[in-house]
Amino acid sequence: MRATDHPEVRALPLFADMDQDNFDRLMHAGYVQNFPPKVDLVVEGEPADFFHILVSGSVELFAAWNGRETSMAILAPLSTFILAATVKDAPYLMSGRTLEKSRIVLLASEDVRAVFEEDGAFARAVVTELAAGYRSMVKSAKDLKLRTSMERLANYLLREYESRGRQPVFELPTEKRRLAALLGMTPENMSRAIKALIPYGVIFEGSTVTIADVDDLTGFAKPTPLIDDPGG
Amino acid sequence: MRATDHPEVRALPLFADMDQDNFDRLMHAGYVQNFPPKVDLVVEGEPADFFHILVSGSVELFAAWNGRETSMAILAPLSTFILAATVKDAPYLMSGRTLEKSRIVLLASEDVRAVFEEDGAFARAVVTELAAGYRSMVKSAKDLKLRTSMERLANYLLREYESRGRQPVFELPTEKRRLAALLGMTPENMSRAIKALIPYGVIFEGSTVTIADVDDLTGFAKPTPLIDDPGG
DNA sequence: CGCGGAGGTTGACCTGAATCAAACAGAGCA
DNA sequence: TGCTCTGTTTGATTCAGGTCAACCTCCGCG
Repeated sequence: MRATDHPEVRALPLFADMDQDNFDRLMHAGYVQNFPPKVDLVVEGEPADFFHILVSGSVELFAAWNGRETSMAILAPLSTFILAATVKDAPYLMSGRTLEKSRIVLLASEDVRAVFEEDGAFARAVVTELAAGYRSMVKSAKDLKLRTSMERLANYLLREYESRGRQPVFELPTEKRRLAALLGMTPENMSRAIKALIPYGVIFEGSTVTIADVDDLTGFAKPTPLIDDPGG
Repeated sequence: MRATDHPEVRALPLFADMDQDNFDRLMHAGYVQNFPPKVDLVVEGEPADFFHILVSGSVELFAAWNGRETSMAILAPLSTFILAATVKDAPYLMSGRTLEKSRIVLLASEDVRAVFEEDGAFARAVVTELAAGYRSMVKSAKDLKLRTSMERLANYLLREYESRGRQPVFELPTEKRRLAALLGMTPENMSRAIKALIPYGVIFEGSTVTIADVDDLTGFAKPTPLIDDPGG
C-alpha cells in the first residue's frame, strides 16, 4: 500500500515545512504496512534500511546485552523512529516491536538521506527532531542516575498525569512489567514501589491509576523540567 | 580575543564543509577564552546563549537533582557542547565545568542558528553531530541499564585501551572519584571494582592502568559495538 | 621539613533492589 | 464451567552497591 494518503504524516513537524515534490517523492517510494502485535520491526545491530513512522497502535523500543533485556521507550502515534541510524547510515542501536496492532509508514533510509541532502527545510526539521531525541535521552539518563526506583515511578506517574491534561484517573499505557523495565526495575520491585506510593495518595486498581493528592505526590517526586518536561 | 586563528576548528567535521563566508561570520562574532580549572561554564536550566568548542584542556558535563550530583561526560579536545540546546534555543540540561586550564571557543547561539538556517552544508553537519550525540546517549543508557558497575568499569577500561591504540599501559583521564560518578557508582564501590578486576589481569597503580591480559578482560567485559563503539 | 588538605582505600554496616519461589487473578478459549 | 496461559502480587532471601567512619597516601606549600 502506498503512503500518499496520510495527511496527518504531512502535518508532522518533521515534514510540515518541506517541499511538496520532495514529500511526494519520499511517500511514493515508501509504503504503509499493518502489523499484528508482538512483531519485531527492527533488530539492533542490523543496518537501518528503513525510517519508521508510527501512525496507529504502539511500539516498544528495547535493547539487549548478554542475556539481559530492557525497555528503552514506548511509542504512541504519531512518533517516528529511528532517525539517527537512518541519517548516519549506521546500524540500529535498539530493537523495536509492535505492542498492539499497528499501522506503520516505512520510508527507505536512502531516500530520506537523499531528500535530506536537497531539501533545506527538511534538513532543519531533522535537526529539530534529533535535538529533541538527544535531549530526551539526556533526561532519561539523569532520571536513571539521580533517582531511586520509587522516585522514578512517582515522576513517571506525574508525567503521565500531565500529558493527559491532569485528569486524576488514567490508564497505564502498557503492562506493568514493561513499565518496570522502562523505569529500570524488576516487576517485583515495581509492585512494591506501587504499594510504597499509597501514602502519597496514589491508588492502583489493575491498570487504572488514580492520583488522589497531586500535591502530596509532587512533594515526594520533586519533578523538574530539566528531567521531566517532555519538550523542555 | 577573536576566534579566527584556529584552523583546527575549521577542520572539525561540524565546520569543514560549510561556506567560508558563513564560517568567518560565525568566528568573527565568536571569541576564544582561557579558563582556569574548576570554572563553571554553563549551568543547567539557564538559557543556552553560547555554543562551546573545547580547543584545549578538559571539561566535565554534570547534572544535579535534589542534592545529588552525577557526571554525564568528560570531554577532551576537540569537542563541542552543547549543540542540542543551541539549535532548540532551550535551556541547558547539563552543567559544564573546566577540569584543567582550558581554551574554549564561544559562539553566540543566535549566530549558530542563523547560519544554520542559511548554510545547507552546515545544517547537514549539525545533523551528523546531533545524530552522533543521540546515539552516544543511547549507548550510555544501555550501559547503565544492562550492566553491573563492575562490567561498566571493565568496558570503560577496554574503550580507553582501544582509543589509545591498544597500548597496554595508560593513564586515567581524570580522578577516580569523577570516573566513578561517570560510571554510575560511588568512589568506594569503584575502589572495590578495581580490586575485583585484578583476577582479569588489570593492574592499577595510582592513575596508571595496565591491561596485562586483554583477552581475559574482554572475556569478562563482553564489549559490543552496539554499546562500546565510539562512532558505531 | 613538617603540616594540611584532598583524594583514595578499607572495613563495618545498612539498604535498595534483584532473585527465587509460590500463590493469585484475570482473559481467552475449549 | 473449568482449563491454561500470562501477568501480578507476596514473602523470604540474597546480593550489589551505598553509607559512614577511620585511616592512609600523596602532593603542594609555608
